[in-house]
Amino acid sequence: MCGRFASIKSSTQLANEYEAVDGTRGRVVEPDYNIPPTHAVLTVVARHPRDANGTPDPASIVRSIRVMRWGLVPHWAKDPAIGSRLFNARMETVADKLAFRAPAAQRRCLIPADGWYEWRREEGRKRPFYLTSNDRESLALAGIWSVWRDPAGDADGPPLATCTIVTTPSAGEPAEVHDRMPLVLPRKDWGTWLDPDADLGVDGVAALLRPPGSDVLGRIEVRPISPAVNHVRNNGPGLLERFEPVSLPASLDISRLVSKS
DNA sequence: CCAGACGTTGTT
DNA sequence: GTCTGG
DNA sequence: CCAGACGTTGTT
DNA sequence: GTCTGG
Repeated sequence: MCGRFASIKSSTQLANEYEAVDGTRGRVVEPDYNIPPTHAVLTVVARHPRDANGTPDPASIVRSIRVMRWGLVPHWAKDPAIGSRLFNARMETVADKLAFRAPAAQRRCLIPADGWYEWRREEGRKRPFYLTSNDRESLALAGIWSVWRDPAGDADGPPLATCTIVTTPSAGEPAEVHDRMPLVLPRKDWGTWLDPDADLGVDGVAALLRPPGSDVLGRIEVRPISPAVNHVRNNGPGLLERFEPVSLPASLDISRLVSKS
């Protein structure tokens, strides 16, 4: 699963890391250690550039960093609020589901993350963990995206670009925390995933989707963190710090003395 | 044909 | 927009 | 994902 | 219990 993550690199840094141009057009996305669905994120896409008339040039492909809102709003949506529920797409079904099929076939993207958060259920409680790469590189999360125009708004206004993160069954270290995880793509797969000409239909998309291999899983570190991350208003590098809840010996455990009525 | 959904997670 | 269910 | 609301009438 | 907002 992936319902909260951290992205702390600038569009300039990401342009370098992903060999892309900075296409954010002046929209600044600040480093964010606690991104929930519906917030702005930096993404990577590869598209045919368009001329003044909007006609794409099939001869060239430009990879660029773009700002999108997390939570996919299909082009036919009447209300963009639907995006708050479409923030993940299952790898197993993304090529078939009505809301995701067209974006999966035509508009795939990467969503760079420095790490993501998971909550593990333990004895009826939830404990947060940060899952991050053990090197300096960001994790390239597989995503799909869409463009929405408000049918009640002006047709010339800027359309809303939105995205969703593809999930896969967990394996390796992440499986200790949760049974689903975002699909992290190794660098060698970025090109084929982003290829705008691979408009493949259901079978073609399915062929692009591989569960994470040991190359990816071996890079991921799992770290218990403070429940401060629970609240979206909390932000900053402190959220990433290792945190072990204090477990007192039973003789000193005051919780059993506190009234639970 | 029209109406209504279109999704994931987790929980029981 | 497109599919499913009635 | 988690936190917090979950409602109307009428008033400033 | 379930939905919305962040």
